[in-house]
Amino acid sequence: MTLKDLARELGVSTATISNAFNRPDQLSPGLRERILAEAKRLGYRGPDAKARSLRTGRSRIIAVILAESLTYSLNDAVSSEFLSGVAEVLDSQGHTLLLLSARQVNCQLVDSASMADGFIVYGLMPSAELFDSLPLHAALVAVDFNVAGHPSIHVDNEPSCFEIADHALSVAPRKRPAIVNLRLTAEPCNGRIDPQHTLLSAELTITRSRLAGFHAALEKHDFDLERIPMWNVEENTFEVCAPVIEEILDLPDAERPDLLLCMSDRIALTALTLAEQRGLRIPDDLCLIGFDGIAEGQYRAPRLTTVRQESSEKGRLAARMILGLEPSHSRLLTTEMMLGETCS
Amino acid sequence: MTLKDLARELGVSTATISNAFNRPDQLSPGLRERILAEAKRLGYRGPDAKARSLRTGRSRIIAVILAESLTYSLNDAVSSEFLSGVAEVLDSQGHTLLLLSARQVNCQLVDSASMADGFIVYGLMPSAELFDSLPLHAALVAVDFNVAGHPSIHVDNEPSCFEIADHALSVAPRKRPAIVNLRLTAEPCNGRIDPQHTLLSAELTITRSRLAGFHAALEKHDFDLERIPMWNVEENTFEVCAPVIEEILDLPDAERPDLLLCMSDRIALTALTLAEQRGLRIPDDLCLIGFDGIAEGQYRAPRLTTVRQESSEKGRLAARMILGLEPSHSRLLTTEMMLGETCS
DNA sequence: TTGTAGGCGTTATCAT
DNA sequence: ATGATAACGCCTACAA
Repeated sequence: MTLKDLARELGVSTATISNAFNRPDQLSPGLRERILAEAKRLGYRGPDAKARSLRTGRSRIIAVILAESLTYSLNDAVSSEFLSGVAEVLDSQGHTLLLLSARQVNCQLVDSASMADGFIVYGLMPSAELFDSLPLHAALVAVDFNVAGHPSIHVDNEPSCFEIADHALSVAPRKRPAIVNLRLTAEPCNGRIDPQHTLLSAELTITRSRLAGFHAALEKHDFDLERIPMWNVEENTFEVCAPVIEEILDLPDAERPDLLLCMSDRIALTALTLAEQRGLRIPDDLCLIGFDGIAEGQYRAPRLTTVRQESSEKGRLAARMILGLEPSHSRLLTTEMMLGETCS
Repeated sequence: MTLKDLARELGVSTATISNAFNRPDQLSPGLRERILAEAKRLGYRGPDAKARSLRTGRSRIIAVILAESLTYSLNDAVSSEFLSGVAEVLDSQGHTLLLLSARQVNCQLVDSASMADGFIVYGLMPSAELFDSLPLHAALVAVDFNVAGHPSIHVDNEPSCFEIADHALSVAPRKRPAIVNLRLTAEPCNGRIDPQHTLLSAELTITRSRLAGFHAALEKHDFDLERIPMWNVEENTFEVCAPVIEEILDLPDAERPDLLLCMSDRIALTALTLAEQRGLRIPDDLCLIGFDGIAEGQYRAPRLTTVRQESSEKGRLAARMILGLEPSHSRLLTTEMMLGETCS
């Protein structure tokens, strides 16, 4: 049952049917009503989206390209909060959300790409190859990294990390601070970072800015950065964090850090869980700070001391930009310190 | 730059270009190579998805229609785990995921619907109106409810709830068990359920089956169902659960339940957090059981005693069915008891 | 207010 | 192995 069939059936032209669905003001209300009623009766579901999108050039689909796998992105509190912000706005504007991953088999991404009216690229910089595969003049907003010629959305990682680390170091004297980084090394490394490792550049990852903030605070408190141990985790999940955290917690008492500056709440929560299992007192034996402000860190006791970033607002902003509801220039979102009980 | 432009540019026919991209065996390797090279040089990104989908009738897009809002679904551990299972399979099969919500402004859903090759409908029964708007013979899989003429995927809610409640009642004698339901009343009710309330039918919600399981176990242990207090929460989030749980925990000692049979882990975890804040001992003062087996309940101390449903497997199965990788008949997935420390 | 016709960019069926 | 051509279903000037 197509529009043309319906037109023939009703003895009117295809244009009239089209107008009945898309431009009510272009025909008499009576006729329109009759058309809609007959359409329903005959089982015509309205204009076909595939054909309509070809004809108009727009699909009302916005694609979000995620740096991580879909599986990870949907389970991670931060990225799913981001997505929910995006979804909320798209939804209210009559658009729909297509989820793509930069990790996808390449051809699929390319294939589906030309379907979307715009792209929100979230997370790390995707490969140049992937970038080239996007429609040339596509609307595009980058989140948490920069793309030449397109607006981006960032969070003030460095100052907020400075501020929270400074707080942690001020609230009680600490002997052995350490840093647990998130995907910071050029080569995969799920454990201690030693001098041989090379770190990703600030262009490629926001965690570099977080590190800079931590470092600045440590220097302010007269620590020698060379002597601050650093670990790295490859993925922001309990399973991947746990072995690294265990390695840290199982150090001899004299070496075990008494302050962990963690680049994410997930890392800090993993440390919290494992430390509790070992009978360490929080914050006396071990002080923890996180980053993100995810709900899970606040709906427990002790609550995480952390930096809250408004991921859903980030998503809403990205969506509004891509839909042209917001001026298309880069934005920097602020964060908020959340003082829980893991560091007091 | 379209396929036709490229054909003209290279002095070959459009069919040949199309074949170069889609059916390598239909032309000489040399020509194909030249075409691909020239395409890249001239900035032709390959066949346009909109046009291709119109022509072939397939978009390689699978839509998931969620009963709840996208915002809720993306933040809830259970549904996002389901989605990640779906995404995993679609991804590996070169398909892509379109997220729709039954709560969406109606017309948008209808509009986008005809774009998808198939539908996975998740959660409660959507309105008949919505259903009618889907393409007539569309591939469709229902998850957690039934649709005539289409396969569905269920979890064994009733037996597993019987088993876990039976366990809870067996492990230590309890005087005052109570049930905390999830969206079970016909009229919204975020608080105590009293006899006036009417409950949704089993057709409309799986929580009815969970209740039946709890009831069976209570009867086995000689409780009078009339005397078992029930509460209801309207949404599976901390914010919405909290006031209801507070109402329960703040009852006078003699009335406060000593066992809460909760229909979800989120509800049980909310109770756990709030009980801990009040200094109640778990499980001595209050025993808790949940449902779902979400990670958050297991990465903490005490761990939740609960029923684990494999949401991601549910998603994978739904996706495989919709892609025809799995026979299209209804399936019932089993669950697993997880014995944590909240009920021992 | 309604009808006509061209084309959106492909792919598939034929021929050659 | 390659080319010509007719759809796919719709939208929108433009004409009536």
